[in-house]
Amino acid sequence: MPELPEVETIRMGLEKYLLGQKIEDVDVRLGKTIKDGDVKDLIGGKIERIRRFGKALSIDLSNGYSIAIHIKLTGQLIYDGPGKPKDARPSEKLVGKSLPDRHTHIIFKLGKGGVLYYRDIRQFGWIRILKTDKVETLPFIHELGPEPPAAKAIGGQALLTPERFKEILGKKKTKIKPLLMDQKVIGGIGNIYANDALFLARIDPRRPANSLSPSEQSKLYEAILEVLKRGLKYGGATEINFVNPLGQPGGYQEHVLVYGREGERCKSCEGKIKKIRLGGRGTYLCTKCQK
DNA sequence: AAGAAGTCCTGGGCGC
DNA sequence: TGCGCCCAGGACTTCT
Repeated sequence: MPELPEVETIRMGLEKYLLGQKIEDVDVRLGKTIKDGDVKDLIGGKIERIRRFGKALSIDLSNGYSIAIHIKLTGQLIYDGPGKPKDARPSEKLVGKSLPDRHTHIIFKLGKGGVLYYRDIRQFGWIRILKTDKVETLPFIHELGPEPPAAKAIGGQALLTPERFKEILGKKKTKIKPLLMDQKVIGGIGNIYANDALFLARIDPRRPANSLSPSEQSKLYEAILEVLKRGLKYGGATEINFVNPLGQPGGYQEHVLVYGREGERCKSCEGKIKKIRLGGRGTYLCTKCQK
């Protein structure tokens, strides 16, 4: 799902195409998408900076306002306009035949005919308009835990050190996998990378967090960094409909270690990947490799 | 108070 | 072919 590597892929894309562009108009087609603020405050503002806080983004404007965005499961930000490579073909399957379509909820109209579309099939995502100096007071961002240093920390967020990671794990009795995905504890990890990191570290996702030995804690820390970096290298994972700002999918789904591989062969032994439910979420593991 | 479970929402896959 | 049913999940809300 859209996690740190996917959202960072979007951030880098937006940075490439949107910096310096002016917002001339905003077309709100599904009002509930804008959870806070007034899109009128964006008009005339020039895009100066794109920050990421865990899985959330902030597009900061020259007029003191920002657009905070959380795409949740199915949100997409798709750019069309000046600077877009001529040979860039958006995936018809993932973003529809032509934009805007019925899933396009917000349209940001930029100068020189540029457009940024916000699409969200399941409508879980949100957009908030607020003063730039208030972005970090949003509950999701304010309460966000430190994030693993797998990408450039563009939001100025706290980074997760190995020492801090061990301290967190030692204090929590909860199962390790749901803990990794708790944004208030660690920022940026979701279901795909939690599953893959635990496989890489050979740790059973059902283990209580405080039962990990110091060497398992270290292995898990390194495994988290490794899978997040792989995700970034492949431009994110497209499980449902993730796309970058050019409307193209990522590639990590071709390289997943266990996520979504129920019944398939384990990548390090002859066993098969099992699927269980943990914290209401699909959880994949090799019971021979992960102890 | 920590930890677990229910909630939102839609499209895709399935069985008949 | 088409209908009804169930499942997927990030983070918030509600429960035990």
